[in-house]
Amino acid sequence: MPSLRPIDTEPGQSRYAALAAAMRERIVAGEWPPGSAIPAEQMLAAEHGVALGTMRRALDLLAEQGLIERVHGRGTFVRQGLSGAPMLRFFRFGAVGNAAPRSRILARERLALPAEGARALGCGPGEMGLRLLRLRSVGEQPVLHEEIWLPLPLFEPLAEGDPAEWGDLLYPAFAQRCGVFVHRAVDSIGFGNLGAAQARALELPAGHPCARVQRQAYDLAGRCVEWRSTLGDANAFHYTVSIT
Amino acid sequence: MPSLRPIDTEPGQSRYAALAAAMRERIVAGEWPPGSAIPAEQMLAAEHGVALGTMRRALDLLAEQGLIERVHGRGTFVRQGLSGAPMLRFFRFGAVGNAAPRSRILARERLALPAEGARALGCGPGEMGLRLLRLRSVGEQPVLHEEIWLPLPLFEPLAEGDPAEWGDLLYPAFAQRCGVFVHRAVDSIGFGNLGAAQARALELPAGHPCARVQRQAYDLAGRCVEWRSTLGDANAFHYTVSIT
DNA sequence: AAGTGGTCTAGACCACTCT
DNA sequence: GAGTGGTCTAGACCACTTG
Repeated sequence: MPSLRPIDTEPGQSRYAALAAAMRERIVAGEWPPGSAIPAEQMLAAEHGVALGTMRRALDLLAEQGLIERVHGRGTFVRQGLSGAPMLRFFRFGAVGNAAPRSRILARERLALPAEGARALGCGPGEMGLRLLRLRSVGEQPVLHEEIWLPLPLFEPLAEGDPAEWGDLLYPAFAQRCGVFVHRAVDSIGFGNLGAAQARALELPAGHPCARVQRQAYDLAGRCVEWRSTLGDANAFHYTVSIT
Repeated sequence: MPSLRPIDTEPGQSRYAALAAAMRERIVAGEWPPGSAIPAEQMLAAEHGVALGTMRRALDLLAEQGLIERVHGRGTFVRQGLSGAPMLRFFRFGAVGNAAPRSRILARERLALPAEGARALGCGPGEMGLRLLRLRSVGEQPVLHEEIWLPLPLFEPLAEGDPAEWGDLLYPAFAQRCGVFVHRAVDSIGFGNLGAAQARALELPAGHPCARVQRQAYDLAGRCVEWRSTLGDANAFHYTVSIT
């Protein structure tokens, strides 16, 4: 039987906003793990001593923010992290259309984070990270080259064992092996030219124009947990935005 | 005194969704022109014979879709079109930071729409369009080269008169001179190389790598009213997307 | 002070899912 | 059938803007 949790509103804040903030804290604190159901609206409304409509409004807010997912007739669930966060959505690789994308880890080492990476990950300068080089292919054709930095004690489980067992998608591996759920990602797009090593990996001439997607990925609590730089043939780049 | 407009719901459709659709039609039909206020919620609820909360829900939908804008204490307004639809958000042009962007029309002519343009604008092949070449500058530096196609009887007012009087922003000119309000735009980003003419205009070497933004702009009713192709130095391109 | 949108309540009923 | 979220109502009160 849940204890009562009367809600207190800061001046100028609506009750449903305060409720949403409170629920967010409980979720981030792990009271209901990702994928599990939270109590029914009726239950929560009674627990906080508010009307049903007000609690619904609060949950609507969290749903908009992507923190929870409502399913009519079944319940309300804490969202699992992003599964693919599909980097390939930025590119169009021809003919090979139906071939399944594959990924391979080229290198893995523990290293001190470079200054920019430490800043991105919110770590102190000189802290340790795990650096991965990863090659993604469509059919037999290598198409994307990635350099990935992960903060280190957190991702220690990925520093050992055979990367070939991780599967083709990285984020599910983060979740299963390190308990890290990627919940939001910010991608920053630019154009540049391939360095010698990347060009070799992608079977393109050195200096070939490339698109560079720099990603910072965040977990439920808003911590940055991944800093990644992805390179692919600029001529295959394609992206569509709608503005209103 | 407004007549009653009882709302009828299609099976499987909620009442507020039907209301939103009805209101959308009235707005698109021009019953309340862009920028003007629509009647108060109480009024509309009574007119359609529904509870206040239901009407509010319908208006919330339209607000989400960007069709209307609600202002606490003042009223609810039909949105003006996009003002800038800022193409420059895709680029970062250095040092000249504070200089105001300027634009200049290099060429203007009536021509039959090319096949792709006709398709984009939803016109029959061979119909007439207005073709503009436009150069945008920051400070004294030309930075973007644009080719713009507009469907023709609609934009006839722009086919005459001095383009220098249009001002630096195109969409306000569309609104004032042609009564066309751009409400949504879809930008498609790709990568390529500058042709000789464009390179000359941008003061870059021919074949220089460039980012190409292809835009289709739509009015309130969802008609495509503009087809545009913008080119700029690939090295200045920069864009950030957040996914959840 | 009057008019607007924003919040909150309390309760009824509907639609969906699972067992 | 029991439990969940989704819709709708009717009404009270609050917060903001304008004359």
